[in-house]
Amino acid sequence: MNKPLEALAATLKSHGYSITKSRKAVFMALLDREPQSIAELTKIIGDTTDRASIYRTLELFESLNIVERLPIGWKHKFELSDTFTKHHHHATCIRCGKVVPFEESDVIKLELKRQAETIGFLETNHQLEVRGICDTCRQTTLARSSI
Amino acid sequence: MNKPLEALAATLKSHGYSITKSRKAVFMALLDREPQSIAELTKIIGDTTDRASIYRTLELFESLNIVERLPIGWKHKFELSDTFTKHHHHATCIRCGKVVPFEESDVIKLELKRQAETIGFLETNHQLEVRGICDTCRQTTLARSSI
DNA sequence: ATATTTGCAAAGGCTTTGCAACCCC
DNA sequence: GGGGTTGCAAAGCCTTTGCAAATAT
Repeated sequence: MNKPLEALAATLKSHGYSITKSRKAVFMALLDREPQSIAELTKIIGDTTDRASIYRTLELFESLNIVERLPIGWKHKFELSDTFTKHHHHATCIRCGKVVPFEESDVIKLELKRQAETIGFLETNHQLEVRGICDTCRQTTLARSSI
Repeated sequence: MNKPLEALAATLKSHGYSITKSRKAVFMALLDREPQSIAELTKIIGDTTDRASIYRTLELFESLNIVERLPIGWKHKFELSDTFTKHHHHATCIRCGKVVPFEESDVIKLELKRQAETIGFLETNHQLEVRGICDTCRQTTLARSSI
């Protein structure tokens, strides 16, 4: 019926954890959405799920690699990990703060693995973060400078 | 006399900020050290600099790109940015938590720039984060599995 | 049936803020 | 001298924890 939920259930079960209402709620709140902060999650499911449970669930999900934590300033946002969403990275605009997801090329993937090996690391996972100026803001700048 | 401090002074001055005791203290506490948490910074310079000033200074330094923030769980650590330290990235061991700095290859640099362009971004900056298993832990695992 | 998980409420931390005093330019 | 900075202390958040009640297997 519900593919993603089944995948969640499988992951939880295989590690000996129960499938509960709270865990499904957090999962569904993250599915097919932008990365969410805890405050945002609380807004979405706070009436049925306690804040403490949200924290505990995210901690569990992070340890099971069900979610990724994206640090933004002092805050954190969470999104489903690559198992439930296509592997991707983020580009953040330093002007307007917009976050745009992008996929990496195979070249980068390979190079990173090789790079890790040079310092004795067996790479299991990586994250790229690009900061720059987005399309829209670049155009705004051009417009402004010609006034 | 003191090269790094002069560079700090130049950066601050060029943006119209004063060179103060607190700012120099935070800067010196970060110079040639591992990334530091706020708690650690407070231990180092807390007797002469108020916590609030440390926060305000780090916020300023981040906006001027003098420091980088490294998120670790719910916590953050800070280190001097590439202007004051060689450009580098971090590999974190998922077993023992060790953080090893590494440099990226030119291939990656170029590819990332190109990649950013495909989504309309003018890359100004980037960060790679590798997670994996370090040398030592790999050897430990081998030793264990042969017992 | 029972081990796990949740909700609640309180405690514990960390970060931010306002304002007078202080310091850099 | 005067505007930018700091220290202090309090407020405001966010996160964690213990424990009894509820829930999943």
